[in-house]
Amino acid sequence: MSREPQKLDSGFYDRKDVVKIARELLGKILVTRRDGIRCSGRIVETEAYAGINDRASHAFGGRRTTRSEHLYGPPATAYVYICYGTHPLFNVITNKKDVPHGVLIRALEPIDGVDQMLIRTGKPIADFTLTKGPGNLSRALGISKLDSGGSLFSDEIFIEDDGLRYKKIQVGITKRIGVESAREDAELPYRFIVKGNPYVSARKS
DNA sequence: CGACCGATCGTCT
DNA sequence: GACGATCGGTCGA
Repeated sequence: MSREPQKLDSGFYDRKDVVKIARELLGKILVTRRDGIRCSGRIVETEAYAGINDRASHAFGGRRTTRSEHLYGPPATAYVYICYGTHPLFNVITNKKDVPHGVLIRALEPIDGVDQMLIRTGKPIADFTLTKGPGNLSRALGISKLDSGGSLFSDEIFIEDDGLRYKKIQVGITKRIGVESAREDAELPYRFIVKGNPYVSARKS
């Protein structure tokens, strides 16, 4: 089932179906290495943002601004933007340069570096809120807006595959969180979760 | 330059 | 389940 972790290569990111990639990112391991300390967690919740035709995307209608510039970057770029003034949200860019496809990482199950995550978040103990929700996981792993535009082939932030695969029955598919203003696109089944995982954000589907 | 809003979170009920 | 904090980004004037 499990093997030595390998960094995902360009063949994973440069595909056209961002919804499929969002599904396949479940079970992969997001890693940051900062100050010689490795922090990592298994991805258990994702959302796809499908480019200029997706009303929930920052790139809807071809909009391209200072904030969303890195959404248009080459595959395996990190796109990090600030939400509600304080929360960095981490996205994986896919497809090809100038095609603004991204996958928002919404929750992790911690693996390495929990002590460092506690320091970064200021939490006294490692409860499920440590890496539940996109803002929380960014803080725990030390991801900030400064990371936006960086490559996921770097040694600072990257994604690994250790061979773990979730079965179809373990995966839940729902509409996305917090995108009510996207009208009909708010109903798209673009959110993927590991059923029953305590780190998945508990929200109404 | 000012007004508005948000891919959230924590707290309170 | 509801609500307010909080501030960067965006857009209009």
